[in-house]
Amino acid sequence: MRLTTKGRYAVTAMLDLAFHSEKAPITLTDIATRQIISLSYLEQLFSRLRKAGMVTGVRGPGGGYQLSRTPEEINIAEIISAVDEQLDSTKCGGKGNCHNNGPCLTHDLWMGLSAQIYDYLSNISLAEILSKASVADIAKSQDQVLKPFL
Amino acid sequence: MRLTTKGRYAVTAMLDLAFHSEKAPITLTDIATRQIISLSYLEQLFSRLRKAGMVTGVRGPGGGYQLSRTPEEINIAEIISAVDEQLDSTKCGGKGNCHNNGPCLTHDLWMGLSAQIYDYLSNISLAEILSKASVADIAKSQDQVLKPFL
DNA sequence: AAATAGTTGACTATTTTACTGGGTTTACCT
DNA sequence: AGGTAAACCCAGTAAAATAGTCAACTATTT
Repeated sequence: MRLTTKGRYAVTAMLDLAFHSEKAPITLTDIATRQIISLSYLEQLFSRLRKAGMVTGVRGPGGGYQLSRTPEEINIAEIISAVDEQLDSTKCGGKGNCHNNGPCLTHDLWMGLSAQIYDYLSNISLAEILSKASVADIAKSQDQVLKPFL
Repeated sequence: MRLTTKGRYAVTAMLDLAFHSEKAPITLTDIATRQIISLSYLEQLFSRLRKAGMVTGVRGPGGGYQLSRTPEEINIAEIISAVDEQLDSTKCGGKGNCHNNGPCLTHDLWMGLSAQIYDYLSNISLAEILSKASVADIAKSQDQVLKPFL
């Protein structure tokens, strides 16, 4: 489990999607405009999210993306690990022989630590974050940005 | 708060130090050999750890590094943030005006999330990790590697 | 048929990571 | 005093990850 800006972009985009796509699909262009993320970068991220089965793409006019599951059933950890390809962060790839045929300190340590963070984040759903009033307010205010173009 | 391999290197090195430097200072060369991290990279990391007041350098023969505080008083979060220079991960630098003069979704969201992870990691001390038998065992077995050279 | 929007892949620039190699300074030891 | 072991400091660099661009293509709706 790594925490980088890439994962943050993905979580932000998924939140935006969760907030807006209840009825109709939402285009990446809309998300790109609202969250100020490059469209093509979003495409990359959503390609991974789609393969991970978290979003569904709808082609053609009126198309866009929708969540494949309810916001309650999507947690932060899986979003992050969907976009962060994890090169096995241990030299041995988890075999435990990376250090002169013995396990390295990293194993019991970082692996466990990262597992706990994963555990922590996997217990936070998109719905939970959206339910915070302040987040909903921000999302609502961001809608104003697109209004002039509609 | 970011979680990258850089932070993992730092935590691993600090654990090694905590385990070995109770009496005499430990050289970076020793840590580099045991943990298989490049010496010069360790120097970079320890330069930051020293500036953060977590380790003390002792020059000259017989010198090396020691923890400035007890392992109980050093937590994982501060190690990671000492080496991970945090470019403010929000475009506005925390001013909350990054998104058309309104706060971006990232603010309440990722900032809070990352604060919670920090909180979590700041409650785990070096001593706590070392107290786990498995970690101590690994550290002990790694000592064998250096023996032939002594 | 035309327009919309996802899909794919190759390609580029920037930044961060990880490492190399050179030096200087400090302290200990013979 | 001179040698040596170590921290300390810096400039550079190779590899990787991040972030973004571009262009061609496919599917769908109107």
